[in-house]
Amino acid sequence: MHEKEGDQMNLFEKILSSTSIFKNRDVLRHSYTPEFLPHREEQISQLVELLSPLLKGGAPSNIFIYGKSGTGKTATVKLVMKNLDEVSKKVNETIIVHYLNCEIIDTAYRVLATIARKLGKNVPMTGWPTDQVYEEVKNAIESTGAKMVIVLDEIDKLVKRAEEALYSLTRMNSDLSSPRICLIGISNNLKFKSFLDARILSSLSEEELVFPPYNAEQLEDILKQRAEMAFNDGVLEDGVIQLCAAIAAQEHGDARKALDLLRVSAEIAEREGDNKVRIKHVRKAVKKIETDYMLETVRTLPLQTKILLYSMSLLAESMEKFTTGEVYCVYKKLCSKIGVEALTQRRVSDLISELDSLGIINSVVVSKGRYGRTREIKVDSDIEALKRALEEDYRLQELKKYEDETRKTLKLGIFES
DNA sequence: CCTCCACCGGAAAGCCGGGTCA
DNA sequence: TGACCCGGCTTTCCGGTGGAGG
Repeated sequence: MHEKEGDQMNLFEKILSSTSIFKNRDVLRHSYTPEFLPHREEQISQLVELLSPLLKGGAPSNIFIYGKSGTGKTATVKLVMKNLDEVSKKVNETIIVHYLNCEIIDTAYRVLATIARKLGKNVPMTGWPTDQVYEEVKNAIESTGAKMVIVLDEIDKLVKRAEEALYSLTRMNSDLSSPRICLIGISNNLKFKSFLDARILSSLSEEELVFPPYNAEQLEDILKQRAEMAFNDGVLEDGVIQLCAAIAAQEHGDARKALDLLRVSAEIAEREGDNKVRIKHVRKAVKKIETDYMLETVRTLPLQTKILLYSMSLLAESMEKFTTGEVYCVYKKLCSKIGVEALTQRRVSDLISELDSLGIINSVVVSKGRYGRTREIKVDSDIEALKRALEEDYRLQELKKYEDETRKTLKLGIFES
């Protein structure tokens, strides 16, 4: 019953010897910030330039950074901040750098509280009036005489939930005896500026920095740099990096996607026991990432949309493409089977558009002359995987029973028309 | 060239849960 | 605490439309 020690060793040895592809997997993750960022020299030097008053006794303007996801905004800022932090220790200016992600820290209270804590103040997680925390921060800055750089990553998330946090931060400087705070806002959504109060906006975007998307060659450089650290020599087949770069460039020059693609490709190769990452693994990775994304999206869909999607997957089994009317017909039947109030066709029409923009289905408005104008819908995801994901929802379990029945009536319906 | 199908998609109003303010 | 407001979701209403068939 008790295994010999040797047997267990062998089990682990197998795992050890099979990981010959990766040297360091972590450098391919988004959380990793490299020491050198290819093709961001321009942005880095601009940012350094804008922040330079800090070291010369002045206060820099607030900075607003905009760029699509995966264009290196966060990485650049983190890198510059690290350098700033190091250099501030050499000169006799106390510069406190505070980075916070507004997606996680999303209320005025929490924003101010983390700042206060950074300054060594003891502010409870909850309980104080927000004004009091604000005073605490103000006093702390005043008394330490420190300068502070506050990086607000994903700042667009704050607008919705805690605009007053932004307001209090932007007015902090005028409340102090001398300006000491520099705000750096990062956003990948330029539209968010239109929701912003004009006073905050003008204060926040005194200086603006734009991060353009990477093109294929630039992505290639980034991948090469990381691949060198991530993989053992010679494990990448020729063209693997180029392919990853090209695919990511087609999207919108998203370096994060490119890195994901490379990592997943290598993971697939590893799992297949291949000692090289090949083109075919990249192809598989594309599929896998696509399907994973699809499944994740599907799981979080609201019930009505799930039923709708289920109707579509049933239709997709017997016909390649179908119309809004057909889907609505099936959908209504399914709703009555599980005792759910069906939505109107108008609403369903909007839901179909939403599913289309999520990339789960493909719909085009076409005119069939005499036979009307409608959407032609295709399901271009893996239908089996899609159905399985939908059936995970206990509220859709019932539908499995009616699956065959529905298919039959569905066929009859088609013959009739 | 006109008709007319089977929807599309804009506008507006209703409903509902949650938050705010006096 | 109740009046009020807000934003997301949904319904109601309805004018609009590309093109096969007459």
